[in-house]
Amino acid sequence: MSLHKKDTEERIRKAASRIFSLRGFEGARMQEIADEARINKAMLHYYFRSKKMLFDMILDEKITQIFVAFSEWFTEERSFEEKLRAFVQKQITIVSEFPVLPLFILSESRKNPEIINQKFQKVPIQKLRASFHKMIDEAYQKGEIRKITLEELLVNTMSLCVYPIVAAPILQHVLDLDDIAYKAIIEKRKDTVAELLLRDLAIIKASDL
Amino acid sequence: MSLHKKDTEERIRKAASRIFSLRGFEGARMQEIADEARINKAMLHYYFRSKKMLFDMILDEKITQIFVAFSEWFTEERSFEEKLRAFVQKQITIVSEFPVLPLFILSESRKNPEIINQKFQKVPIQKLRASFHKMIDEAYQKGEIRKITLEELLVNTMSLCVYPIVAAPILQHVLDLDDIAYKAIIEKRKDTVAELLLRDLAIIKASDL
DNA sequence: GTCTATAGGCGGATAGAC
DNA sequence: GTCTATCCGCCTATAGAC
Repeated sequence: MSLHKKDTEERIRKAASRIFSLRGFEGARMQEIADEARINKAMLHYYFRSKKMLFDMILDEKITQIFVAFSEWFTEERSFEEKLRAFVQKQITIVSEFPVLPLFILSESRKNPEIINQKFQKVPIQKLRASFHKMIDEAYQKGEIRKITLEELLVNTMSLCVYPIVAAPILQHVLDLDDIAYKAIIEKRKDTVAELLLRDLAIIKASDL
Repeated sequence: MSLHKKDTEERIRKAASRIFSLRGFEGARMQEIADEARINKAMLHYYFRSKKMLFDMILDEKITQIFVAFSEWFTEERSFEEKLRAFVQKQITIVSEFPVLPLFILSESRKNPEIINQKFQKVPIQKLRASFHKMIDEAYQKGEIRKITLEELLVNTMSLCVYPIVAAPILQHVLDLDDIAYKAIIEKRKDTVAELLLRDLAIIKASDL
């Protein structure tokens, strides 16, 4: 019954991903994961020894997904503007397709910051940062952008891409918009966010508007 | 001993705010809050009936603070630039003190979308939105800013203020910064975020840099 | 492999003395 | 108002029958 087992394992994976995303580690109940996977609680412990092991497995999956998206930003051979536009578009698309992903990582990492050190060990962050630095430096040398720190550019970019999607429920309520109207706003941001950033970087002059 | 009681209450408030923002609702332990407030667990239940009531109290406080900041933004009789700068500063300060607030509301609202209506019931959102519209219109008429929609300005502002704080654990790790260094970045953003927005709104010309 | 039953511990909440 | 001691329910984890 190896095929059956694989199927069960896959169902557990899906269920755990959804419940952990929804409730976080503390809030998730093994019972609920079991229900969602249409098995009983004991079976969870049979497949994955403990709650933490199950959780770690899901977490690894999610982190890998995030950094696969990141690794492509800094390397391509195009103008700074093109690369930034492409990244913004891609980032908003990915996060839109699975909005619980950032929320999941964020709430967990806040409760237990050690988790980040452990889990991000495989990710070549130093290398990515070096590529990022190089890209900014070169664009500055070429006169494509003003001087800006890596920290500022990264934080601004991620904020403008991720937050509107993660915070959709609140923003929608405050702005009194239905799902369709808000989705249209997000769609528009695939262009406007890059333009805002580029304007800040003095590529597009404010007076051009 | 009413004075003593007030003091104890204040200590609990402070402790709860700190522990909840550190660990989240599920992760927080009444014992730890008690320790932090230098009382015992039973006293917590004497002052605030239950964990949820204590948490809700803190939450309501913070939500009120945030919306007070909003109403100040739209109503005071100062230049658009001054008001925006003041708002950004206040917003970043408030969220820094209780980073769990956005995260909690967001993850809670996925389990139960009604929670947003409940928590925001007291807030006069229509009125605030009207004031916001009026402020943007007037600033535009005066030539202080370019044409921009309420939605775009609000979403950008909140993203740039809130996300860097909510996502601190990840951003810190990716940028390889310790707590102090990251705190310095957040502190600096109290000015730079407003400037980025103003630059986008064409008050500060890109060429001025 | 799948189930039921239950151990074991943690943590929120309360009783009751002072 | 403040403390200690304790209750009790919930949840992870395991034992053991089938």
